[in-house]
Amino acid sequence: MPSTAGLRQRKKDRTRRAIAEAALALFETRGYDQTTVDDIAAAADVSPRTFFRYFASKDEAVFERAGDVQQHVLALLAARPEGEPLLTSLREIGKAVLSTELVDEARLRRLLALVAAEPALRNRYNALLDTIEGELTVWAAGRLGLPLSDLRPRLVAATVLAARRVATDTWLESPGDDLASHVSRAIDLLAAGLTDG
Amino acid sequence: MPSTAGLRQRKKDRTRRAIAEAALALFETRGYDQTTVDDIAAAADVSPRTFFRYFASKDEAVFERAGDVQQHVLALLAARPEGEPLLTSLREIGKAVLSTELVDEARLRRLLALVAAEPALRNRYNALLDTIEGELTVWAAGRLGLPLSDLRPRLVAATVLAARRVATDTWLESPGDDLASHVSRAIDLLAAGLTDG
DNA sequence: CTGCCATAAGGCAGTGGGTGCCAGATGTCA
DNA sequence: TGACATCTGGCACCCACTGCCTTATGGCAG
Repeated sequence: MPSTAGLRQRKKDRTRRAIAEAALALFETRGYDQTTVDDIAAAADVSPRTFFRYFASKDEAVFERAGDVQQHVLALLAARPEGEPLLTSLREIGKAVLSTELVDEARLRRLLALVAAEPALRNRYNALLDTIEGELTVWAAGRLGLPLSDLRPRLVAATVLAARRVATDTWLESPGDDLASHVSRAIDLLAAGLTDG
Repeated sequence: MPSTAGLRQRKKDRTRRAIAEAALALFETRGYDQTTVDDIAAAADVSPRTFFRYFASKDEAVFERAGDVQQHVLALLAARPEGEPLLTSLREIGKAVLSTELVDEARLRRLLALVAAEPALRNRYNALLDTIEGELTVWAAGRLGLPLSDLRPRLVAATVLAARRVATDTWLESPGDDLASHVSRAIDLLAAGLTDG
């Protein structure tokens, strides 16, 4: 009666989520290093071998949804009007992603707090940003009509992501705020050229 | 007759360099994953256990000098005149570091090419940039008279490092160029606010 | 130059992440 | 219901990394 997909697929989805959930919970309570893959597997009621069929490494389990979010961002970017200034597109999307079912702020806070606390996860997060930066660069080069080898599209991608990271970091430290405003401010400052005085 | 330090210390320095050199050479010829710590230790003529007495992990051996360079950059930063715009200080220092005996461009090229090619090293490199970013933030906050929690010093640190990374990346791909000009251009674009049109 | 101490180096056994391979269980579809 | 694809578990294995203990070696009195 349910079945958007076969039983097999639904079971896989459930297993995947169970593993990710178990990993997140254990990392939060016990710490990353104090949690073994065997622990996670046991908590998710699968064999350790199966853990690695779903995630290539221990840290990857934390970023289970990252792929989906990334897809979503790229789709939104492609949909922005052609003539729009790049930083405007990027700022608007930076805010728009947050109002998706994919990302709720409470969970995001938990996740980013964990990432901030655990160097190993920070590494993985950086790697993720690296791949996103590559895709942003392609998009920016297209919009600017410049080759991928040009400094400008790369700079836009790199600095906007850096600004976004900074925004999430300061947001993490100010419990009451909403993330969107931090993102906006960061990108506005960037657009103004970071002039001090 | 030589002896800026005792025999013991000199021997340690030599061992450290030998390990780093062996690691770099092996990673370049054979690839990072195809090189075991045992291989490196054998090439440097020390026991595998000793490798870990000098470097906490396999990837760290590649960034042997990083600590010195980092120290040097911070010293240069502290020496910049008080009133100078931050981006000017950072651009000038970005260029100045390159004319040190610590960094010659040929070797830097080898190293960065390796880092670009090996994800594991890329991770470590990112981690390094993270710590530098923290220190830059402290410096920027001091200069701006703002608290560490403020967006601006963080943004300056994060985006300047991002710009520098982009500059080194494009420099890597254009064999003839010198790095300083790439760095200058990147930071100038950043200061101009990345306006497209 | 000699013995004593601090420390560096080697050896060894163990933990934990990650992989290849094979055998058995479980959806899927004719 | 039976043949097939695929998911899962178990096992053996590699390698990065660590703790602990022993052995070598430089530094330094006397």
